[in-house]
Amino acid sequence: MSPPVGRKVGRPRAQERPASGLEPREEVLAAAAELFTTHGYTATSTRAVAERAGLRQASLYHYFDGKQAILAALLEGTVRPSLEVARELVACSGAAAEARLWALCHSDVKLLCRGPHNLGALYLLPEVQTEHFAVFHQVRAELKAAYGELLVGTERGAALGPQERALRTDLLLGLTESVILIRRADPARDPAALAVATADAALRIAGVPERSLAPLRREGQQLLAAQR
Amino acid sequence: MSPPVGRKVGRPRAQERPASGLEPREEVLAAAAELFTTHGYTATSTRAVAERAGLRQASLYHYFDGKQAILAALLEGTVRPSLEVARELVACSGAAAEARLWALCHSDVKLLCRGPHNLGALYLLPEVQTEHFAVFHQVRAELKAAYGELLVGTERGAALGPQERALRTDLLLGLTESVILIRRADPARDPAALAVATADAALRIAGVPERSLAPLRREGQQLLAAQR
DNA sequence: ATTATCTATAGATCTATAGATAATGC
DNA sequence: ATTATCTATAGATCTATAGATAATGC
Repeated sequence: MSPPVGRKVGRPRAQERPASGLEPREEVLAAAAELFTTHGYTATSTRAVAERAGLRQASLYHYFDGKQAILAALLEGTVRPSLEVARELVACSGAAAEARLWALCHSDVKLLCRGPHNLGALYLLPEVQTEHFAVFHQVRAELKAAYGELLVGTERGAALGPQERALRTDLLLGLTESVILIRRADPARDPAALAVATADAALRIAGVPERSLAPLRREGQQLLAAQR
Repeated sequence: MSPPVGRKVGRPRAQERPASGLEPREEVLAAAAELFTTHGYTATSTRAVAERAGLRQASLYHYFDGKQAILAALLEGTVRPSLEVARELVACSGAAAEARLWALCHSDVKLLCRGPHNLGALYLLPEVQTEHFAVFHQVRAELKAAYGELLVGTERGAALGPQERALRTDLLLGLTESVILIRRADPARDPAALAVATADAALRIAGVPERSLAPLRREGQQLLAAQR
């Protein structure tokens, strides 16, 4: 049993804990998510994050090893749930690969649109290319591999040469992640419609003929419903 | 006639001018392009930009109104050439809309891969959503409109309802711009192959059937060759 | 004793402006 | 006179660490 939210151990805070119901660590992540996406990573001071999370700047270091560690945690959070879905879909060999690809793409778009902030935009921060973010890159690489495997399972994908297949895989993941750019330009966009349209587009890129699309979409939707 | 590169008017520099052959303003932009993409916008000091361009920090302000103005110039540089190509292709009503769409997408990918730095990554900087970058957004909106017009000219695109059409347009531009993400993850990627693959994928998203692809690609390549 | 927090601070920046200066051009 | 540059600086930060402190738990 984890203790109830209002633990009292430790020195009391200077300001009262915010009533969000989140654990302090989560509160810090939520604050950082907002500030990093709206003002930028470097432009956001640790003091600003702390203030929004209701504690003092130095107290952040009780939960994270530093500013980069906060960013790393946010990034891993965007990609880990995607990988979990992907693994289930790859394993789900009863269904058509096309339907599973549709489901994966749809799920990833929904996940990238989840939450009030466009966390995917953080992928492009220069610091992310650093060793410090190796775990994020590893998880994302496995996600990409899942796209590749589903593509190979596909009727048209099976016939592609290795070069062409790698290119197509990159385009599939790229298309999915381009919701980051779309959401940036138009934050009010309806995620549900976007997810369907993007997943349809993914199948078109994979070479699925137009007339097969509707049934595959239906099968993909069933897969997602079954997973939940 | 513009004067030769080595103009001598004004106080001499403390350090000698770099031998890049660029005008000072261009030298500043090149320095900023490198530093903004590799270290980040906020993390790059005006002093660092100036140093790399071979002048003192305060002298930047002779060429630009501030750091944001440097960023604005870089962004406009990434999108203005795209719009020029797009306008020509939209006007080029003799050719099939599908082929023109192929050509536009191909050209944009090439432009986004041009130069040693991934300038497209700057699109996602939070400061870009500011009023200060209105010109950039305007140009990009016109570019998007061009994608939309070409899509409507397409056999399948003509039949789409307005909602569906807007969505499809966003996906086309999103797919194209996703080379920013692909290039980030794999900077060594061959731009020529990527451009062809992306343009093909764009036509698939537009609903072009697989067997029409090869001839349209050929026609698109001819259009590009004619423009140059 | 353990924990979550606090206060204080070292040492290092950063941007934009004011105003001087050393060339060329007329 | 005009221009491109320079030097100097005001005023405002920022991150991470050291070490103290005020609770609970045993």
